[in-house]
Amino acid sequence: MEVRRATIKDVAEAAGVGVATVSRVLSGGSASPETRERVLAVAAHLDYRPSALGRNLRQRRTGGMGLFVPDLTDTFYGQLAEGVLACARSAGEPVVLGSTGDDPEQEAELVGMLLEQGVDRVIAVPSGGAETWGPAIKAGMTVVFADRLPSDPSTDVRPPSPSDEGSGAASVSDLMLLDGLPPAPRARPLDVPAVLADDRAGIRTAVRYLRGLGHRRIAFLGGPGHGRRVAAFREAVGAPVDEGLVVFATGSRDSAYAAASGLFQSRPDLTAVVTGGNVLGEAAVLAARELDLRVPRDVSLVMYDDVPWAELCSPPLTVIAQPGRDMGYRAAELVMRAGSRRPRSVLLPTELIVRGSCGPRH
Amino acid sequence: MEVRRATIKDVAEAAGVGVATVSRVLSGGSASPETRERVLAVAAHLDYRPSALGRNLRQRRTGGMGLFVPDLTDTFYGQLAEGVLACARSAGEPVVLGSTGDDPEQEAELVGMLLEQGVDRVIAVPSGGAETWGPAIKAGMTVVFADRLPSDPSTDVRPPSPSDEGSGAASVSDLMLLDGLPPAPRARPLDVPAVLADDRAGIRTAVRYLRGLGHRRIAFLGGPGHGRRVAAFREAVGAPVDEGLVVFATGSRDSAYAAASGLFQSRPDLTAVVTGGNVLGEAAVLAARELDLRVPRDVSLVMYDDVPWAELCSPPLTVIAQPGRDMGYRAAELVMRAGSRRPRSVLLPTELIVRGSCGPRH
DNA sequence: ATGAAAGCGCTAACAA
DNA sequence: TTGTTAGCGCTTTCAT
Repeated sequence: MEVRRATIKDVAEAAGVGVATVSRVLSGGSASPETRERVLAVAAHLDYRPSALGRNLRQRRTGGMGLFVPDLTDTFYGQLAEGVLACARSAGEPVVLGSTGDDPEQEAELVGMLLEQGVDRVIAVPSGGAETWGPAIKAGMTVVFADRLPSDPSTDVRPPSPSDEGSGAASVSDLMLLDGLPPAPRARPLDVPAVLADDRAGIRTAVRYLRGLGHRRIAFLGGPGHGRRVAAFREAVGAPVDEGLVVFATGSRDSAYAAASGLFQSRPDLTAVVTGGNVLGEAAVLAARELDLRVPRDVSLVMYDDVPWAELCSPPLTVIAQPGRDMGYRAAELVMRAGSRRPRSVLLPTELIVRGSCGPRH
Repeated sequence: MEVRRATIKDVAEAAGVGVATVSRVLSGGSASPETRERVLAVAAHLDYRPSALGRNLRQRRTGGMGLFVPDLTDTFYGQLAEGVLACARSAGEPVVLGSTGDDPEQEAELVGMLLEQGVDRVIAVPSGGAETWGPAIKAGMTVVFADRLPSDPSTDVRPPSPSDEGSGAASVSDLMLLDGLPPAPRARPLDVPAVLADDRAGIRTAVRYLRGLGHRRIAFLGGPGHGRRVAAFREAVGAPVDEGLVVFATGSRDSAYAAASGLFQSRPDLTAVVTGGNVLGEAAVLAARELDLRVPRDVSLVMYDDVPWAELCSPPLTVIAQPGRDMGYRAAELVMRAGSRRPRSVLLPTELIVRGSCGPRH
């Protein structure tokens, strides 16, 4: 029983006015009180809902926004998405979701899909770099990065400049840690606003905490997009960095487990590890258990991201909490406001939540 | 630097053909090989991408599908969403995401939003009942339910008929457990295909397993949408059901914790509990720890949903696993195929994964 | 204050 | 095989 929806024309006819008048009334334009009332009444009676299709075509853009995350089974991205959705809902805007699997190619395809759909705003936890996002921006998209910046392979391993210390907000070029490099031979970094957690402070606090517990051989276990975190780690532990203690996995849980297990086995001398994300934290707990390493007696553990199950572990995990939901909400605000005002990036605070997974060095 | 995208007209002019020809070529219609080639070349050269806006308006429907879940921070729904996205991506279709918070009102609003957007297909983990979904269907939407069926208050507590025993697929009316009731005085149940896990078998297996361990006072801790699961539980334990052992929480983590804690305190005689979802499992672990109940020594625990962190618990949690990702994928298939063929519902198998959270009764 | 009319980019019917 | 044309539902000048 396919029911044709009422169109603006139907309303106009039923109300005895022109379509333009209906359009005006419904979008708050000027109209005589009595006309307005009649139109409103008729519209309500016919259960009229303006079609976004017509409006979008006319305005040559779809409302709403895209949201790209690497993996929705990672609780942190679930939190982020909830934040975006909450903000979008309060504005009545649809959100088109894409899961990139940390794969720049899939991400690029998804960007193409948005373009095709006329969705010109997107919040992304980026997997690709300038080769994806440059074209998107040139095509007129408003993009806001969340949680991380496009990984620039050459910066992932570069130490940060001391200049962005303590800034409450940071431009992308600050955040990309490019300062001090001759900018000439490189492409200009993308000028895209971003909503990030203060990884630097979070990692620094964690490392200092572990140091205070007597730990000297502290490892970092990272994954895709943890470039800024590992940079912060290097800075926090100070040169010379023991490179055998810095290990990376790809995005999958298997890879995370392999990396964690490999780390524990290759460096039995380590006494503490900081993980760049919750999936890696999970892997570290599992690998430690498998290798009969006691937490925190044999190895202390700090995990980036607070997730509900961190408290369930035995012992409960000490974590660097970042406000995932807030980050999503703020990012959605930014992407919606863009245009009216050039948005600045946002740096949100992190917090070290001490539970039971760290102990004094033995 | 706003760049106007090339339109079909641009391509037509540049290729020296009519717009219809371009449209035909691009949608695989008939055209002479040489024309086709020329059009394709020009289109590629102009970086032409057909605008979904124009097509949608013309066809009076938007492509893609909606996806409604209660809460993306619940890992199970993250898995489900990943499945939907995987299927949609392989078809190049956009997915509009909505998080309902288990609130029928929000859900109804989201349905309205989809309608407005011209999205006429939706996969939903439903929160509301016929009052939401009836109108949606009457408006011409294709809807597929996933994970659960609209809760019918009067059926939530009703025992199932024995007739759907072992069926590999089930119609919604079977699944709504309405059989044996006089259908006359009630509204006809929604005739909507669904992708569900075989809760009944899963719960039955779990209860039998606990029984085998000697447990007699087994509790059920449920949440929104766990109507079929509690029905299965009642059936599995058999009459008379000790109603003090059947407890429900609302969707929030706080409520889940309160319910779990309340259950343990009001019924210290229970020796095992089955939870209807992973958030409730989490709450049960936390509440048990808080009350100094040892798992599995003092209380055995079986959680519905397998999630990565189930293995991290001490002891690792025995779970009823359901294939979240597959469920999402199948649901997306169903909603996309609908129209060509009347889709049947799908019942996917569950599996009891025995880890360490159950022990013999003490 | 209001209506008529021109499209937005596309597809589908109809002609040629 | 191809081109012409008529809209899809809406917003937005431009007259009135």
